[in-house]
Amino acid sequence: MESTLLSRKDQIDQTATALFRTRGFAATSMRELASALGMEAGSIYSHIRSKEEILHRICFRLAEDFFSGFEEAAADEILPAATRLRRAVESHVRVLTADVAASAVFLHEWRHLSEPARTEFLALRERYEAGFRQLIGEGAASGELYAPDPIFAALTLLASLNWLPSWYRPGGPLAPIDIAHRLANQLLFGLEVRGNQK
Amino acid sequence: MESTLLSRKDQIDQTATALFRTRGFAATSMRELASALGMEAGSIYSHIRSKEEILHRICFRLAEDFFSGFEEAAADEILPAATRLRRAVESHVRVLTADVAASAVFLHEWRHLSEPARTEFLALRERYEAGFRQLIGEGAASGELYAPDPIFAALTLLASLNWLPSWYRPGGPLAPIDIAHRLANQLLFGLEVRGNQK
DNA sequence: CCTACCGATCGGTAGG
DNA sequence: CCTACCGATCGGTAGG
Repeated sequence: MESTLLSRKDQIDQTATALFRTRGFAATSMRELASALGMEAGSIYSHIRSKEEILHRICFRLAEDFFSGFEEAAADEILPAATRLRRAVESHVRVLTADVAASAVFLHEWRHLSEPARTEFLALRERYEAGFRQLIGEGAASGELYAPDPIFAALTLLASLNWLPSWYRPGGPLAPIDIAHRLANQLLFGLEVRGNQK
Repeated sequence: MESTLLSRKDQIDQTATALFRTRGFAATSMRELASALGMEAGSIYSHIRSKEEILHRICFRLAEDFFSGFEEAAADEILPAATRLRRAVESHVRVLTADVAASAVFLHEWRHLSEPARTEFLALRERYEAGFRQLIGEGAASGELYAPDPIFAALTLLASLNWLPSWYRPGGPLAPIDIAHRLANQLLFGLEVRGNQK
């Protein structure tokens, strides 16, 4: 019945992720989590230190996934900026779709982190967004992309991508890579220079 | 000192909106809310029936604002679909910027509504999104817009718009109407048919 | 609008 | 991993 592939701690993280996503961190009680795991509330604490520790692990694991994906996609500076941007978009979608529940928690529940974790998290996110701004700015400077306001463009681009966990369902008609391509196309057709564009 | 323009009930709603936005509905206690209003927790209940009633009012008021704005923008069927879509986008941005705190609550805290309000709310949101899909679909059918997948396009468009409360600050360098135009342009340049587009 | 309070539930711990 | 429990806090009410 139960998957024995996951350690008890990983089971806790995974079950908590699903609950945090659907009910929110604050509204999820340790009793609920325990019940979903088939154990008593007190027993969870032999595997974790606190409720917030679970949230911390989810948020920072995702941050790491986004970062390493971006590095791989955008590091090769020989490639044109537009190509690197497209690869970065695809990486972002890949991370999102690989674990939509964790992604939703990452996107919405981080504010329940207490200091200093919260500030640290926001700094990471800011650095990540700066990577996208940088790529768009480079593309605009080289004339590959049409982006009169790279800050604005980066904001809109990431916004479109980050809405994905609210509608994507694994096993739907579109595979993650298809979604990535469609999103990249839809977003970049609005950025890429074409003949009659000013 | 205090604004006497607002009824006590409206003050409660407004203060609650700000708290629900920054701390989340579940994590905001009635004691916190009372304290922010300069009163005791029990006293709030002479103006409202329950904590959830406040959330309900915020969410459904915004839904109404979005709907009436959309009607006004998109009802005139003589206008081309692309024009109506642009007007609908501008209306959406106007509602968002008119009260970013309430918009953020509308976008993220509705899931704390209990049934049947929750289902009712989701039905309203679905109908609203369908209006955008409809416009995009019409524009695609008439050849005004390039949108091979109107569902996908509508999702991405609203996603980009709905990220606004997370970065918009009233009194910034861009006026709401400027933001509306920029967003509409950035999004529609990716949709509008141009010469060399397939 | 306050004081005083209700039962319920919270995150977390001790001791086994 | 459970039982039994801690102090704190929750949303909400009664009575004035």
